[in-house]
Amino acid sequence: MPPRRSAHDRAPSQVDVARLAGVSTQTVSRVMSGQQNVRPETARRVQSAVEELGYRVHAAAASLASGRSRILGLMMVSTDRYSSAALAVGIEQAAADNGYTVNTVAVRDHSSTDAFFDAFDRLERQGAEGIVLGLPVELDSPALKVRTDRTPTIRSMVSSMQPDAPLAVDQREIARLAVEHLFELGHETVWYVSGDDYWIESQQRREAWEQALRERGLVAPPVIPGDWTPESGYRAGRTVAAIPDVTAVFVSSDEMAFGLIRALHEAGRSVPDDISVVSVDDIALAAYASPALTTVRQPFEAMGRAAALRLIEYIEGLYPEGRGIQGTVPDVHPALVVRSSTAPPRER
Amino acid sequence: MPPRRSAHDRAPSQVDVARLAGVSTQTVSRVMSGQQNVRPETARRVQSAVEELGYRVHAAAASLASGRSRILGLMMVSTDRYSSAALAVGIEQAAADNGYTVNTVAVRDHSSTDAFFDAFDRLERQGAEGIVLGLPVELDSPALKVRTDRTPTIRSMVSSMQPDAPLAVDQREIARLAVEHLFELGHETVWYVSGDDYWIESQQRREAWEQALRERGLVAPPVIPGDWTPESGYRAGRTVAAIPDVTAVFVSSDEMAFGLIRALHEAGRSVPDDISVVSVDDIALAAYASPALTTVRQPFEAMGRAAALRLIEYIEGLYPEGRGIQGTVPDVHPALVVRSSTAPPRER
DNA sequence: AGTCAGAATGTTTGCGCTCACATTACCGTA
DNA sequence: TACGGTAATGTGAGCGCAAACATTCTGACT
Repeated sequence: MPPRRSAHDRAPSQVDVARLAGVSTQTVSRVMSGQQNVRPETARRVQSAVEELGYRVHAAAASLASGRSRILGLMMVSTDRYSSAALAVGIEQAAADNGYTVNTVAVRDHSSTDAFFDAFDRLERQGAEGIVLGLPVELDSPALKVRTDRTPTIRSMVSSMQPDAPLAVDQREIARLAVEHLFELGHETVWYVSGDDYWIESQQRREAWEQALRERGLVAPPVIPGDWTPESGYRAGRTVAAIPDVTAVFVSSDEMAFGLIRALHEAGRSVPDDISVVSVDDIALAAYASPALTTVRQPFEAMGRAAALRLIEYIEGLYPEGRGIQGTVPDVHPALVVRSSTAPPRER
Repeated sequence: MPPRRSAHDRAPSQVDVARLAGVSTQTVSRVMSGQQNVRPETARRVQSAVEELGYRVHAAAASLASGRSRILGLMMVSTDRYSSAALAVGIEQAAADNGYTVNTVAVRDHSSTDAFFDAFDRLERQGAEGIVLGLPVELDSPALKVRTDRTPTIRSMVSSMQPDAPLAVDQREIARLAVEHLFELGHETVWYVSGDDYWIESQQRREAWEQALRERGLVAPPVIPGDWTPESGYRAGRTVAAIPDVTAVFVSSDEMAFGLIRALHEAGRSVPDDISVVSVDDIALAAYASPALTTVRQPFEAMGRAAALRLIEYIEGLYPEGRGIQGTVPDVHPALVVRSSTAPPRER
């Protein structure tokens, strides 16, 4: 067991370093923040004092003095979904590259506004200079507006900074890619298994799916409800299996597709011979489903990076001395990945 | 676009609240931290002033003044693996329940000590009072010891506070459960597809697997290397398929099992008729593999909660006024989940 | 040698809060 | 009515750092 470091023996401070290096604290501060106008020789002296003492800048003190926290807040639903994890990785990377820290709060019940605002307030207390919303939320509630007016917020393409910024992957494009692929194979219509409709992504895909059918003079069949989980996909699969004549299904996530295909197989329907399935995400396991999933890939990490970069860009813009961010906000687009879960409809 | 909140118009502070409520700042402080010895009537006045102004405690200032940050650091590998995400959720929840915040840093290259120490130092700068290591690392390097001596650290069952604390799931137990299940079905030996051997989990499972074979007087066949990814599982599957007489394989993650089974099927070997497969994790998709995976479940969320709770417990112990933590550190155990990827060996 | 611009460094102040201690209000009791 | 004790509130100081401003040093040019 290590020596219990009691609460009172303090870590070395700027003063200690300054004394040891024979300079003022201000010079230490300058060296630590990599400013110009320090003689190399002086900087070296300070550096070695820093190392000797194991000194580290006290972020809270720096934040208090400078008014800048360099903290990004990330609100997530408590979930282990692949997409959330990948998004978080991208955000973390972009933040780290620009000297920002990420504070994550998990919102357990995303349908509860109280839980949402609690989490938001926690991030504001921490001094978050910007917040990435990794969960579904209506951005135009008044209570939220109060908060986004003081803390810039970004969520997919909807942001409190630039409502029109074409940031995230266009969910309508995803649906179009999926549906069009199925029509090109010769299917006469396409059914849709939704995600959790709290999520705007799910809603937008549904709308785009409906519209694609409408454009072909078709009436959209009823939406089969899901909630992103494989279990809900399985239930949807049982529903689909009970409907005759279904030959093509657009499923709003790969994970649901696994469940759906399982249910279809159990009902004696073959994928893709009887029914073609296109899903969304292209998770690592999609290629190893049976059959391998045809799916619309979303570049989650790039999306996370883009969101964080756009946010940082905005934050830095608030400060005159902003020294520009590392990396440029990339264009992110979905892409259809054709594997084995789709095929032309069986001849009749 | 919201009004660009320029860097200078400050958020309301304790002073503003105090003035509005007609009390001293100290009283505001007491109300905000929920201390006793405040008349209910006074507390109410303060509360409404807080709400009127939209006041929030400035965490950095509080941290500076009190010497307590209530920040937990979390080091993760940049990955979207299910297990990491679930672990993080558990940690976040336990932290939030006890008034702690989680700062996450992703370490891109977990084999680089530099990257590791960079990340560690970033967390120390943030004032993390304890750190959860969600990645593989040797806890007995000297450079690490310097750091764990000042910041308590926890990683699975290895912690800088109590090296012997039986905290995490016993990886040997996992291997035993898996191997024993296969022997009980009548298999004569069991092959092993490893995870990334940087991870102690993978090493320990290998050791336990070897030992289980030894106890039966068997010589362990060569380890088939993997790295947790489905792709590596697929490669392992091709290797296995090329070896005659293999009837049972213990695979160190569900995700690899997906790849392995796919490769086996492509090679004309049936699972479970020709080869039984047991994996580890029980991810949400495990039940929807073809065949559904027999696997050893790890309660990741509970593990995360346990790690965070143990850490908080220790931290609070450092402070005389520690008021006890919410929730008790649970016992976490793996459990075998039998599905369809295992069966008795084919008669010969 | 003298001048001056700019680089290098130092000094002072205050960020918003909590701690330790000082003071006041209140209540029951002698 | 005075007294003591406790509950309720206030006061002053300082946490560690960076901003703003002040000062000193350096070297190029006249």
